[in-house]
Amino acid sequence: MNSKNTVDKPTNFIRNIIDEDLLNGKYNKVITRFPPEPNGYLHIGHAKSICLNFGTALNYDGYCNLRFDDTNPLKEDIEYVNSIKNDVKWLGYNWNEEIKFSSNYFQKFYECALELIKKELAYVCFLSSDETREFRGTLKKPGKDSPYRNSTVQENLNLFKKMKEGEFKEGKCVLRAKIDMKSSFMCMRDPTLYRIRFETHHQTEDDWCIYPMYDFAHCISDAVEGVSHSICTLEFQDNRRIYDWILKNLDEFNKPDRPYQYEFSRLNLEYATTSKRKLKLLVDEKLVSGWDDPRMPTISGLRRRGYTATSIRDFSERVGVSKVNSLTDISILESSIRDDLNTNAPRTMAVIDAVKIVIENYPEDKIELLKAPNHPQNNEMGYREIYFSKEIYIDKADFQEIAPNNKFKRLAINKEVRLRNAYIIKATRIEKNKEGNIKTIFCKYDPETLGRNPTDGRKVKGVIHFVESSRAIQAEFNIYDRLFIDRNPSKFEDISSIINPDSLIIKYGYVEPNLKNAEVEKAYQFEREGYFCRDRSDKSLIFNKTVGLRDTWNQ
RNA sequence: UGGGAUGUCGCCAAGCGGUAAGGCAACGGGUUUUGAUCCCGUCAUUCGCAGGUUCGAAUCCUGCCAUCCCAGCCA
Repeated sequence: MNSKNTVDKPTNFIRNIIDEDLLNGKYNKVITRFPPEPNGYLHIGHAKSICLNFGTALNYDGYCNLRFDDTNPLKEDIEYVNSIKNDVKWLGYNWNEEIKFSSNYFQKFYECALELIKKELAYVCFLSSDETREFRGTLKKPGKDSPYRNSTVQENLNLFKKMKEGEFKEGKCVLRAKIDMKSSFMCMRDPTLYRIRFETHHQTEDDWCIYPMYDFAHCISDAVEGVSHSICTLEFQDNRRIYDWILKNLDEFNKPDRPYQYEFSRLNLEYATTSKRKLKLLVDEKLVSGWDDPRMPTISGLRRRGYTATSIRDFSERVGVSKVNSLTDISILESSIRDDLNTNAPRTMAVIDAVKIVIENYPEDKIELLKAPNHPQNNEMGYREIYFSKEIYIDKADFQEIAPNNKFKRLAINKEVRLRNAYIIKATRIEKNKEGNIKTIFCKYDPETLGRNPTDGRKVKGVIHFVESSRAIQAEFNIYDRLFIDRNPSKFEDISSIINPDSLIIKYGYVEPNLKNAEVEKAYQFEREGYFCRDRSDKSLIFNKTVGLRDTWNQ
């Protein structure tokens, strides 16, 4: 049986490896890194990786570097480095010392390339990219050696220096590792190490016109930073061979305590996409309002939607870490945010789809101030005052002329219901407009039922929420639903064809007056409706629905 | 017979030769001025399939099957 401490500490294959490495004395400190490429916004999948890398390091009393993997100036942008820094910080993690960039090590990479050339393990190749592809062979057929493969060390040294000096045009040549054109790992068939790009880089500007490839830069960056466990996703499993090959062939890094790469499966979320490319497409095609659209599974989108950093960290822990390709239920994410907000969000009342009630036996010009708890289970969250008068709003869904069955716990004609934090009322009659829609519901209230049940033993089961009409504040509500209609959008190339037309529905209703100056992104529970937070847009009062309350009432 | 990985409850996921943790979901029941929360209970005789080794197998061996990844001068 598990003892208590094995229950709160997550166990996964990476921790098992770390435990063993520490026990064997392979490392004396756990150092990880989170290495995003600044070519897009971070999403929930990255959040899992951040929690894994930062969380694990912290847990073992080590540290994690935030390192921008910026080796391709063509795709990268400073806008993204800023948003990424912001998102990581918001998630609650602090990087060790200053932020790292792969570009910090450009000189180092260059020297490593020189070392490989001198060891006859790298050469400058003038094959065009098409020719290179042909020479590479296929999955089942071995490749052929490049005619430039046997140039002398001196020739290669001169040529590579010329590449660096900008004497060759883009695409004219590349530096390649000399490994094995017959390898069953495609990435070992003399992979490209450096290519020429006359491009201004956001960090190094025009200092370089040759840029290292991921496979060359990543392992060296890890080694330079003293990373112990380099954790990445499954698609890099083959690349681990070149990671190991490079470090083995560089004298400075060929040591027992050099970094090793471990791969885990990336997060896939139901009805969402964690493809950077598709996310960017949604933004570029204006299928959503931006990277921070609350329907986006980006960290900034989730934040705007009302998700908290705590809930995202909790979610990461709940889904765990493994090597299995999976598609995670959205309900796991939802239960994480509900757990957090249930204990931390103050309650308030909002009527999202309003209908008016007139309480016939309530005095004409009277306005009462009633005391309402901000949290039913936590008195420390205090009380607020709410208004009550002859005219109030309730939600249309909380009234039906004739109760459909005896399980119906809402208002109907001749049926009593409790107004949350106020009195019991009974509907007497309704007034409809020309179109046949209900205009007003007339009720009678029982003045003896404020803060207590009827003394004659009547049992009133239903409770509905309301807002007093004269003090109510108008508000706009963004009701969100899943962005895609298919559970697994990754199966679709044309993502625009599976967009949920009802992913955003805008409603206009009323909130309690004390919400007039609600703080942006602060969570509230609108009782019986769900969790909401104020949107950052400065026009009027807009609330985003984070998630609904759990609903076990099946009609 | 290219290679690399993975298959444990509807969805995640522990388990590492001693007789299937946990979470989410679902389903019963109780409390409740939120059909919420909370509480209590139910939920894999079985681990992709078939053989084998063993006193004993999800764990070891063999063979199948299924799914994912790799042929960027992307990461």
